[in-house]
Amino acid sequence: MLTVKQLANLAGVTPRTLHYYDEINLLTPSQTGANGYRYYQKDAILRLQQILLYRQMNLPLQQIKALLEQPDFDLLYALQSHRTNLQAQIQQLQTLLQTVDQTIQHLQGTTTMTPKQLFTGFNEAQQAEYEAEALQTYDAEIVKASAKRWKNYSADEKNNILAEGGEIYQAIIAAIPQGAGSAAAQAGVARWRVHMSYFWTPNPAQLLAIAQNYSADSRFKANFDQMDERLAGFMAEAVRIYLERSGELSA
Amino acid sequence: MLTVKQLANLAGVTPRTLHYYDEINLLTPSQTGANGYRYYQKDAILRLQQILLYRQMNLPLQQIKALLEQPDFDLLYALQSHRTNLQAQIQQLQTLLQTVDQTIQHLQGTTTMTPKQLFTGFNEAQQAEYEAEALQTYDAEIVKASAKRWKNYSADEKNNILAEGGEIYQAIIAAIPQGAGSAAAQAGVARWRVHMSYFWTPNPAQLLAIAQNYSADSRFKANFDQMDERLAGFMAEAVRIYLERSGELSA
DNA sequence: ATAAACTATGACGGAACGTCAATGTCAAGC
DNA sequence: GCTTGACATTGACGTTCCGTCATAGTTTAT
Repeated sequence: MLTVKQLANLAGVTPRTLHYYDEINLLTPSQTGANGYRYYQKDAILRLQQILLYRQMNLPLQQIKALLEQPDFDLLYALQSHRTNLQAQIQQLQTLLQTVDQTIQHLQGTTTMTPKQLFTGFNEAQQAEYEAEALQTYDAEIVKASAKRWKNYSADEKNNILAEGGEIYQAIIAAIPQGAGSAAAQAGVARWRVHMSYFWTPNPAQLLAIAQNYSADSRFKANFDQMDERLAGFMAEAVRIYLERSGELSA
Repeated sequence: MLTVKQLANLAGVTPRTLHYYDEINLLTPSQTGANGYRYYQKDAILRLQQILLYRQMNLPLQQIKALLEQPDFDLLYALQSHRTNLQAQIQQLQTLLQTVDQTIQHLQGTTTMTPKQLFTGFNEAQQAEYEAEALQTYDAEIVKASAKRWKNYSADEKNNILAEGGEIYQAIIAAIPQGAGSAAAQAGVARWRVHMSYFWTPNPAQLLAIAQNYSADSRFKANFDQMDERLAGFMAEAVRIYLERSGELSA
């Protein structure tokens, strides 16, 4: 028999939240006193637990309500799905943490070189090769311009860009379980596009071509497979969806 | 020279968002055409990236604005602070993941959850349940019993409890910026109380005494300062608020 | 030249509460 | 028995961060 404030304190929310949840019929009190007071018991507490769990995942309350009201609501399945989600989030944050660490160390000058030059579809050694081929496939002017830009970056700047690239790919890999059309994947693609725009081009058609090349070109593919063997194909699909949705793909 | 929609697509937001950011002077366009059109360039793109980074951390836009506008904005300090934040988030998510895993196993009937397992993690409603019972039933006998329990714990169990303690303190440290009265801090205190009850007591007066001792006793303080120099003082304040609010502090 | 697609500025709406305000209720102490 | 202070209720309005028209001007493409 908990009152609003008691439950609120214990759950780390405010009474207003419980009022609101009652108002929208998301969490109705176990009992209501003759005085109109709300009293909560174990069932309500457990339901609140579920609600907070889903709220943590940024689900709108209406969806949470719908979820919990499904007659065939499969708690086990929901939890497992939640689990996957959590793992992806953790992965993403850890990658981010690494990048932050690298940046800090870089600022402090304790390290001079980034060890991982893995994700270099565009590193210096390979740049020449790609240029020739890219000249055929893509617009000549842009290729030249971006090649020039790349050369003008300092070694530090290049390392930063490469590190950022790796981070983005990791984020995209983390989004694979959720599908190429998922918000996480699409957000990754958005970041990838900005990243590419630093030294390449934001042109939609070329971006799509690049993404599709990731699985077609064996040299790219080898690099990508090292990170995750599904990445190359996934990128192509995710970028396609991204450009479709933004209406930048005429056909 | 990007237009609103182009930048919006790049960053994965909508034009409306950029309109709004302009309106509140969070992100003003690099240039404005004679026709009133907003045009964005690299500087704006980078600033937007920063904004989105902080927004991901659920910072209100006004705070982000204040952050970015600080004339003595210390990038290194900001990154280190960001790093701490990330670690706390990861910790929290991992704890949550454990709880979810245990719940899944519990549902599958392969294990029975001990009270301890049940109440670890961010699952606040479960804590609520435990606390509700504890509030009803704690008295001198139970306090004694739980104090004795500590001796009966195996070395492993003790380690687990200690690890849990560290985790709780990290969560509380993460709540410092939000104030001792914030929901996050108070939730941390709630966890701390459960934690303390394992081997000490849930008695309010004694808990307050312990918390206040953290800053008074130099041995405690040394330990706490190692985690965060604000922790000791913050704990005392947060616990005081917690007990005041729950009405367990008569004066 | 006309349509399609983009831009602008209001203005309203909505989600999820925060925050008074006015009022009723309860438990405790004198 | 009465006061007091903390709690409860229900409005009602405020706030943040945009989504979503509406209306109107601008640019681009054919």
